[in-house]
Amino acid sequence: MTVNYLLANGFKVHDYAKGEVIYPPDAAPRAVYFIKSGKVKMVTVNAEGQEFIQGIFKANDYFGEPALILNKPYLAYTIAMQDCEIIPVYRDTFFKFLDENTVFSRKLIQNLSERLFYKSMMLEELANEQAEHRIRTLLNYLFKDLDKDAELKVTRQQLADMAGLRVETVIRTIKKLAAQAELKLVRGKLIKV
Amino acid sequence: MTVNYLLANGFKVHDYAKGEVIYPPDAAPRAVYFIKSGKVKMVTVNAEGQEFIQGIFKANDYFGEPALILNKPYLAYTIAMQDCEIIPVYRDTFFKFLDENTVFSRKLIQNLSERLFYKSMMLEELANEQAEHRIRTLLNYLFKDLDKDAELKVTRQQLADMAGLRVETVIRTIKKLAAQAELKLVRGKLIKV
DNA sequence: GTCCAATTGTGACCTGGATCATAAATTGAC
DNA sequence: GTCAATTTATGATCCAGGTCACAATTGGAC
Repeated sequence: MTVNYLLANGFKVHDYAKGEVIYPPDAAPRAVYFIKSGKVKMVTVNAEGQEFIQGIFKANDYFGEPALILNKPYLAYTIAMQDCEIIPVYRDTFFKFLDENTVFSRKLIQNLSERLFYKSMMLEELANEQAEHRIRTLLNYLFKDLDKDAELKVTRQQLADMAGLRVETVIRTIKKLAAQAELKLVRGKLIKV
Repeated sequence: MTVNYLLANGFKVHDYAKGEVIYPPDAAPRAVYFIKSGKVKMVTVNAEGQEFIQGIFKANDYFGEPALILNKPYLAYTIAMQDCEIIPVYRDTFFKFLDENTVFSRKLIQNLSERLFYKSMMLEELANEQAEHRIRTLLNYLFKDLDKDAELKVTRQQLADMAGLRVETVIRTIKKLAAQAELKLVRGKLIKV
């Protein structure tokens, strides 16, 4: 089950505008969402309005399966970070496909395993590490599949919301890391060394 | 694939003494481990020796699949919390079974989804919430499948290592929660209300 | 070019929980 | 029962990063 497969088989595409909520926490899950274009963030928000970015999903990714599979209400908001085209695949269709398709089933298991890895890594950071270490680990992870001199297109606020820190702390720490030549800053942009 | 199935089919059981390391971080995964008896903790440890408990696994649970599936080195230690009997299922056997058995494959997907839920919940707590809220959420989760007046068999230190706090903070906070009647304390034991 | 919104940047002050030190209670082994 | 090890408990101090208050840059829209 891929975006191309879904398009070829006449699944409907739904447009979401930048900032639109695809689903809120506590809603009952009805579908898995495949992204044809755009980017979404999955965020939990506490009583004070403080956001934490649980994950970011881009074209050809899908999201929302864990809640559907467990039939538990969502924990997080999922919000379009830009205009998005998204294909919902409803419960029965998804489960039928899952049962009939070993390859997809195996891919899903891999995908869930990857997300667990990321979350385990971040839990260790949030539980045990100081701001500088957290940001270094996070930047490392995000720089991973970029080339030298490429720009990491992420704001300080987004990094703060991924690392459980405040934007001022991220700004100060990034300047420090840049001074230690762990990355380059070109007019505020984060450049991989 | 269950412990009973493995026993009935002649899989070897390996004994681990309390405190023994089943695998350390950075080791290459070779198997999935099924627990016949005992309890294990999965912990990451930072440079200062500070532990974080990523998860606890008990009889009939299995652990170690994500690393095996992604073929990435382990992130965490897995350590026997008491004397344990554990059945390792090696790579090829596990994958063969996974491909041939839709029911188990579906169960694994559910299992991974549950772990993701727990980690998402804890990430939100560690990123955004204060000590009291963290401990309340964690206790809630652990009390979930206990009856009223049952004892939660977990030390303050273990709670601290799950919540990213220090044992003194957990002790002080639990007294506070007990004073607010959110739980009972009977000679230091945590009793569900 | 001008304007405006978003983002980055900085200083000063404050606080929750870490740290350190030490004691009391509980549990298990013998 | 005694003894040692583990766990719980408490008080005093400290500090990383949160908070608040502005200022400076940057990037788009027109």
